[in-house]
Amino acid sequence: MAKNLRPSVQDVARLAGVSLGTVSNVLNNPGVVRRATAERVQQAISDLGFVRNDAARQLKAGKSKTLGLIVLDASNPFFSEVARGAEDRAVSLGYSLIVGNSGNDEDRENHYIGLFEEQRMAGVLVSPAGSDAQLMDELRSKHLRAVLVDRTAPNNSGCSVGVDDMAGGKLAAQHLIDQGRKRIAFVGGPLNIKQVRDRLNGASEVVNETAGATIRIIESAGMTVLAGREIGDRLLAEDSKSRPDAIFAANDLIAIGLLQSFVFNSRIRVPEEIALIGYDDIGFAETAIVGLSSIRQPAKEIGKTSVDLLFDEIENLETHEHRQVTFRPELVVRASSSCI
Amino acid sequence: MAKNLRPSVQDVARLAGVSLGTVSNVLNNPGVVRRATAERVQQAISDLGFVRNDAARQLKAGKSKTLGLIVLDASNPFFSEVARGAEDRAVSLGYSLIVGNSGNDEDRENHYIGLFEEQRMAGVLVSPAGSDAQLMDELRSKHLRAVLVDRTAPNNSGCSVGVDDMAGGKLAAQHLIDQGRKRIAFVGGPLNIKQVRDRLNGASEVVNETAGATIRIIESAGMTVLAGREIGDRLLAEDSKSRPDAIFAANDLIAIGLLQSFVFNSRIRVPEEIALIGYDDIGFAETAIVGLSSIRQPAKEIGKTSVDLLFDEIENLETHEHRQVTFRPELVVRASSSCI
DNA sequence: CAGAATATTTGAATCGTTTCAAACATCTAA
DNA sequence: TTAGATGTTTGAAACGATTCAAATATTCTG
Repeated sequence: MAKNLRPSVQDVARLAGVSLGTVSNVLNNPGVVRRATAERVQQAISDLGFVRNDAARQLKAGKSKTLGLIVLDASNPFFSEVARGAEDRAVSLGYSLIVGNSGNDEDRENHYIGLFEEQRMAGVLVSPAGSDAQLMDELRSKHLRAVLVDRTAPNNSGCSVGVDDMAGGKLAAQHLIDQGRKRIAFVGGPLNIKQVRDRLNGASEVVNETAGATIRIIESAGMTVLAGREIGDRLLAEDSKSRPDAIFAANDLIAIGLLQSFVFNSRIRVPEEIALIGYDDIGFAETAIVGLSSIRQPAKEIGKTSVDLLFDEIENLETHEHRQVTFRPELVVRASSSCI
Repeated sequence: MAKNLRPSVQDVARLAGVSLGTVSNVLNNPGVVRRATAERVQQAISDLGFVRNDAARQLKAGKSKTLGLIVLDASNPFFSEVARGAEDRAVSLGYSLIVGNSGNDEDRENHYIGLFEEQRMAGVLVSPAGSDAQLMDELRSKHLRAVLVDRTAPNNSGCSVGVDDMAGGKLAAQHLIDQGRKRIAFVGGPLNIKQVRDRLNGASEVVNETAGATIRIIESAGMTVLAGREIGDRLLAEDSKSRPDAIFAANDLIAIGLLQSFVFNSRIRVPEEIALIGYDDIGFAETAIVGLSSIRQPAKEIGKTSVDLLFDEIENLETHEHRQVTFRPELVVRASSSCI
């Protein structure tokens, strides 16, 4: 086998009988080269099977046409959806998107940031695992253009796209109360996740304003179906008189886990004994054992908007102004929370 | 703002009072440089906030430490799981993985292959949209090391990791027949997807060997929940005497769509009137309105094994031998297919 | 302490593109 | 026919890390 399988612009130039610069122009400024020459070069390119070496191109350019996205949990359909939205928009703007999964772990988050830095990515979208203020500072100090996703950047330190989680929490709690429930439980965790705290705080506020209603906080190990199932199993053991008559789960995965636990064991009827509402309104909420009520977040829109803001910061550096976009969440009522 | 924000090895060398080569050695051959020197260099690196430029490094190396994965449908949890498995393994082998979504569209598949080629990826994993033989040839002609995922590479043209879809189809059909069902329907599509055809063929074989059993093929527009729901709505209109008494859906998403249609309209009881089984055993199958029976594929294992094979082809080029790994699917019975 | 053996450090050359000022070619108008 | 404008092509000089043979420093042996 030959030593160097990959032809370079050099080889193309030689075969087409033109100079380096001309080949490059055919590739990047097709306008300036004469038709006949261009055709000759194209022919040489396809004869040799030449493919641009992106590393060399980037090295020269100093930066890439790639965006990075770090999500909290790639197995959560909400984030898949955000990623899809972001990718669609990125591609249509001529960028590529690569996705990293932090699993809410700051070390892994940093690992990806390091990777993105080495690759001189044009910019990054981060759904931060830790404190947003600190993260944004860190990113800035690394001269990385960044947009916070599913969070709000503090004091105009950068752009962000989020959803009003307090409002979402209020919607959920108010709905449960409207159904006549009093002993509300909040299930979610760990509580160091900001979104979880905000949703809880929103709910608490509403509950505390309502006479006779109480809220009980049950911290889960994570935001997964499994974590939800564990909490559910624990609740099964409690006395039906004192246990919650309504649960607000911090996301749909947890809610589905609770549902599994309650229904598979046929011990607790939903919504009769316990009303249940989740958060995110992922596609599978609708198709769960009992149709799951939820607080909808416009996932795809969040992804798209994030890319738009990042794009503006990258391409219009001069005129760019940081913006905080906040979407309003929306209540979606299904069987799990409303006895008809 | 300064012109060039990013320090280079040059800058580090200057500050530390050593030569280029020494800095490079600190980075790549820490063993050979004297302790004191190394510390001085490290100091300079952190003082300047130096971060390696991966483009330059790759250019010199001629190839990257990144693997590419192209999946048929990123919104299908089965593929998310494959991707997770692949990423985990890749990272533990010192590689990064980037994922592209072809949406079963050959153009998009080619787009990603082009991208991966430009990036001189170490290798690619592809779950092919079209013909595997052709694709493998094409990849080979581009000197890309590749492993086919969820397919079988023909005549030893390369490595592949798949699942025996014929066997899966047989399992599903046999199970439905064992439940006493006779009018089996297969829902899936488009039929140009190889996996779909194989599952259908496996099922057909079993049905045709069974006296009195028939199979009806209903081609769906895609492999999504929505496509399933459309077919379901069509079936609702049919006469209950002649319509199928069992359905084998080509994947769980379609099955969930069917379930939605049947149950939301409260028109068809599952499994009493129609027994239903899906394919993939995604996590949400268990939590569907009616627990969904399915044919389980070891998604994470598929991802991991694919990376292992690719890794061997990359690192042990001399001794590498192409292998076709085929996993056996497994029947998982839940409520949707078995009246107790 | 000389001389060999070993440990460190050096820096020019290289990877494949893109850029851009300069050179060359062709066309236009007088 | 020619000066000037316009259209094409050229090729050397980056970009930033890695490599490696050669140079230099240090340690060891007798």
